Amino acid sequence: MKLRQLRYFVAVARERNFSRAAEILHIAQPPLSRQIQQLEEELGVNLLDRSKRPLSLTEAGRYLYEQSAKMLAKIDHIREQTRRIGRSQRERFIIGCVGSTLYGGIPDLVRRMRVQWPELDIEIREMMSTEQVTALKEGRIDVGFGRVRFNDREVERLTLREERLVVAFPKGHPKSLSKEPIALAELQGEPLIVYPSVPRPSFADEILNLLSELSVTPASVEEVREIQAALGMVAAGVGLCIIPAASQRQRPDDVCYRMIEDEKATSPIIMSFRRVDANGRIDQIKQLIREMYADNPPWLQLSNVRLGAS
Amino acid sequence: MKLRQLRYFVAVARERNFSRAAEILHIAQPPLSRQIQQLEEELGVNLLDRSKRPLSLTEAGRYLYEQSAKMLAKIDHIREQTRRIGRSQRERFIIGCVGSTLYGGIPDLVRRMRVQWPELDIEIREMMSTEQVTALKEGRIDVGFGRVRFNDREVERLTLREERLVVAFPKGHPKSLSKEPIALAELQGEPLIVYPSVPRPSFADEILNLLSELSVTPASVEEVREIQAALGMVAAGVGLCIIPAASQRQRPDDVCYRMIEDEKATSPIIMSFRRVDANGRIDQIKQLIREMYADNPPWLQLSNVRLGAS
DNA sequence: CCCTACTATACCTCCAGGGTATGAAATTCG
DNA sequence: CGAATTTCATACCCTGGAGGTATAGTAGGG
Repeated sequence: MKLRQLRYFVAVARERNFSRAAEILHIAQPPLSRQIQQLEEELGVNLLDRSKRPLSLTEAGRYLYEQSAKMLAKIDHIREQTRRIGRSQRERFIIGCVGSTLYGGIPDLVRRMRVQWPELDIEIREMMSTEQVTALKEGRIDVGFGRVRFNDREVERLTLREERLVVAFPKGHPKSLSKEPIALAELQGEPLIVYPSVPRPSFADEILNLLSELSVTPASVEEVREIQAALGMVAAGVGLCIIPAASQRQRPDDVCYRMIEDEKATSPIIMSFRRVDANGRIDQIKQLIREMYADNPPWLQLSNVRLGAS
Repeated sequence: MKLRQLRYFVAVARERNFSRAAEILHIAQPPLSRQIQQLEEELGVNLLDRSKRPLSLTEAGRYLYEQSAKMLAKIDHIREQTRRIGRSQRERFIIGCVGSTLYGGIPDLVRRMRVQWPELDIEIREMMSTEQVTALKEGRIDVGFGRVRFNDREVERLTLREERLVVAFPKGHPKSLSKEPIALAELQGEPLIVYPSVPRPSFADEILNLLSELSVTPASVEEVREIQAALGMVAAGVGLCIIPAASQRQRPDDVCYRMIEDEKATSPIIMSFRRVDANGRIDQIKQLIREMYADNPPWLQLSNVRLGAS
């Protein structure tokens, strides 16, 4: 599959006419026909229904058209961005973080970093904890904020704080009536929903480990891809779900939350960075985080801070 | 820019070594060097710092690596999906809708459609109202649910209901203390945030039109790309924002909402479809929507239903 | 300073992709 | 309904570009 073929196919799909598409592409019609045939052959799929005019797309063709058009636009964007970055010569600093930290300290930290280093282009990429390790080693990100502990020779990690967990109930569930903290033991025999399903190990495994340590066995375990889906299923009454306390602002009108009583029921926020640049900006970031924690922002209420004062 | 070049570049960026990358790609090293050079030349950007070993990526190279790797993975996915769809021969029905309808009737409607047509693969694509018109004409979607009225010869539209609007205040704003409905006139001289910034015309323009009809002029108008960003700025105290009532479940702990008093302060939910297949499944979808409205779900409370009984 | 490892350059070969001519099928119109 | 027209597929040729080999140039380690 080549970009050329996709570009050609998009033109044909848009025009529903080979000859006009060929004109637009500034090539003759026969080579265009051939490229489309080759594409169909490689995929082993008919993309066009040629039996009557105007041409129509098959289901597979419709899908490929839709996706390819999006992708080609994205490639143009990547090309322009690459040129722009190449010209600007500005240094970039990229933060990788799990979604839940965006409800916590990341926005505030980025604000402080922009003040500290106005000449730096700071960007954020949402990614799973596992992905952060390889992204760090490959240089795709410069620091990571995740929830799962990993050991890697090249990557150093630092636990910033331990965030308390809460249980999400569907509105009206008998155990959701009390607002008091709940013991994990009470989840015995309840259907449970965990996330994310890929990649493993993940927050899902931390939760399952926590429960098995306490000998709590759910009636069933359903895995979903992300927290929104998990809370959607909770709201639909499929089961319960355990999430970090800071994420409980979501879906307030059809999901109820109760803090978990057990002291050990926490999930860490872990900062990871390459050992080789441990003494560059990383030290100053640690300092910014200490200052931020010292200001005691609202999302920090439900955490035990680990990062010591300097 | 060819896919081949991007694949090659990703390999080099990953290995930080031309020779090893060439081995992995099963080609000799000189052609690889040449492809990378051509890529750099086309972009007018240095992607690699070759002055010392091991090679390192420039900022532009780092960006291109990160983006290309993602994209190549996506292309593989598209190829496989296209094959799968081609083999399965199942009919697909694709719904395009604006994000806010996902908090409203779309999930319920999809559920009803799956019951009605179990043999159909139903998919959802989030897209702006404007985009729905072209997506319909190009066959990328089969029905659209949006908020902006468009006239197009090939597309028929049907107003399902008019949803009431609410004003979002930062917590603690003096006007947020009352829970009573607020008159739009009270927004005179307040800084306003609207979304989405692109493409126009959009919900942002509907809001601005509504205000100018009532001769209400905000102190300032800030445009942001999406509702999450808008509410983030509201929470940060940058200004106020007008959103559909169904979206007010977001950010309950740092944003307050007040219903708008004015009867005209509504935003429609508009269903669009191709005239040519107006009598296919579309009629049955209208029927399903009527049934759904008849069940009077909670998200419908704040709307005036337009779609008449059959 | 020399050796090793690695990348760039020069030059050759061959095929993929484009062009033209033309046949085959669907559509339109008298 | 049949002729004219439009449109896509097939056959064949030709050129540019992608890959290969040989070798020169350069960085890094002992």
